[in-house]
Order: sequence, then structure tokens, then C-alpha cells
Amino acid sequence: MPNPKTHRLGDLQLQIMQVLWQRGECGVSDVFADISKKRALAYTTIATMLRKMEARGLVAHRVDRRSFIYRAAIDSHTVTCGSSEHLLDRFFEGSLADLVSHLLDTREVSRAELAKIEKLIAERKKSK
Amino acid sequence: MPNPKTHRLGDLQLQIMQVLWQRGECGVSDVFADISKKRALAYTTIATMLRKMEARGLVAHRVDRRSFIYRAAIDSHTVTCGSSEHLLDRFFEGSLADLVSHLLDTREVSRAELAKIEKLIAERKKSK
DNA sequence: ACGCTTAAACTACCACGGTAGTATTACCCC
DNA sequence: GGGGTAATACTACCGTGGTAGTTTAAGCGT
Repeated sequence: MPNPKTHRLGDLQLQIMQVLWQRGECGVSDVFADISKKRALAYTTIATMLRKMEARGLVAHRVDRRSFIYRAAIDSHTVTCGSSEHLLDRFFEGSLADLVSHLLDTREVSRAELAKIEKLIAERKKSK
Repeated sequence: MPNPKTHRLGDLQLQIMQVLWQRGECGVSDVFADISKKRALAYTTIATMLRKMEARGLVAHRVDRRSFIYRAAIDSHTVTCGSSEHLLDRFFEGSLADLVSHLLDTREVSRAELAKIEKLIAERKKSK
């Protein structure tokens, strides 16, 4: 079981994790390619970050020929969960309703999305 | 107009902001007293943090006798908003419905809270 | 065999949150 | 006015995210 602070990822770290979650196992150059679609970074930056992340237990690697093949060592669910909880606790005292209320007030929410949420709630109530 | 990264607050910084939002203007010792209810930190730690936060434009102070009276320089809404947006964008591609869905799945949500959210949605739909 | 290319290792920086000790200053009370 | 007290200022240090250059090693193609 990893640290309790598993969710504490920087922006770049998260982007890297997302590549790994999406592609499964892949080499540094694959990660680099995907990240490069969004931001211009040096190849070595990605490689260094991956090494640091491995030291923290976020990813792991195996060797194939001369290349490192990385994979995620924690699953996306854990991280997403940790971050959401963190936000909820920090700002809304754990109340989901408060969070929703806040976001409804400050964000453009399409009618379709409203309907979707409504359905989710309805289902939840039923299945409980 | 503050930085676009106004929302990027560490845990201690946020706790300090919350004290200021709640109490309005107050001295270092007041902040220290409130923070101390939750965590044991040195007085100077709070003072130093406040000075650093002032340099970043998060708080401001005036002088009363020999004491600094601090106040928040950004409002809570802005910060909460920034953080929520950040989470939404990072993990849910901006979809509120996805966030709600995730939290419904991973969290205990009381029946009362479900009802509350339902009402919020209904109101929102109407007023639109 | 030689050089090109590719990958990883090492090293170095910066910013900033967090934490706190030490020094200085000012004020107040006796 | 001398000494205690309270407050700020200064300085320092650690961890870590982020960024990238330089160095080394390995392999491949001609």
C-alpha cells in the first residue's frame, strides 16, 4: 500500500500518469510524444520526471533491449479519488451538495449535463 | 488583478486564508490561535507564512500600534472556484456530471444529501 | 571499424511550501 | 530607566515539482 498522499501529483506528473493509464506499458518516447501534443518539453524532462516518479512509487519499469518500458504503479481511480476527497474536505467540509451548489453557481452547465446528473441521482436513490 | 494561479494554495496557506475569511481582519496571534486548534506549529511559522503570502498578494496588512493586522486580499470564492475548476479540468475534462458520478460511486452520500442535490438541479433547470 | 543515433544517468537549478531558530526592536510596567 | 515581554525581521533549511544540459553507453548501419 502506497503513501496516504498518493493523490498529491503535480500537473506534469498527472499528465504522465494519464498517458500511462491510457496506453498501458510504454517507453519514454511514447510518453514524450503524447505530452508533446499539449506542451513543449525536452525529452530529458520527461525521462527525469519518470525516474523521480519511480522513486516515489508512482510508476515502475522493466527493461526491453536498451529501453525502459514504464507502467503505472497506482491506478487512476486511487488518484482521482484522493484528489476529489481532498478538495471536498478542504473547501466544502465533505459535503458533496455544497460542491455541486458551488459549481452550478459559477459554471456554465448545459441542460444536457443537468439532466445527466439528475438521472445519476435518481438511480442512486433507487439502488440504495 | 491577481495571478491566474490564485488558486494554487498549499494546505497551510489555505488554512490561514480560511481564518482570515472567517474572522476578517486580525492579528498574527489570532491566526496562530485558530490554527493551533488543529495543528501544532510555531508562532513564527505562521508569521513567516503570512509574510510570504503577502509577497504573493494573497493577504495584506496594516499596522496597529506594534502589531500587524492582516486581512485576505483575495476572496474565498475566487480560490474555491479556481481549485474546483482545476480538479474538474484535470480529472474530468470539465464535466460536472462525471465528477458527480465519480463521487457518488466512491463516497457515502446520505439520502438527505441526495435530496439536496436533486433540489439544486431542479431549481437550476427552472431558473434557466 | 567508425561514426551516428538513441537512451539513460548524472548533475544542476529554480521556485515555493513549510518549518522554525535567532536577532532585533519597541513597548509597557514597576 | 531597566528589564521583561511581545512582535516583527532575517536567515536558513528541507522536500519536491519542474526543467533541462551534459555525459556516457549501447546499438546499428555502411
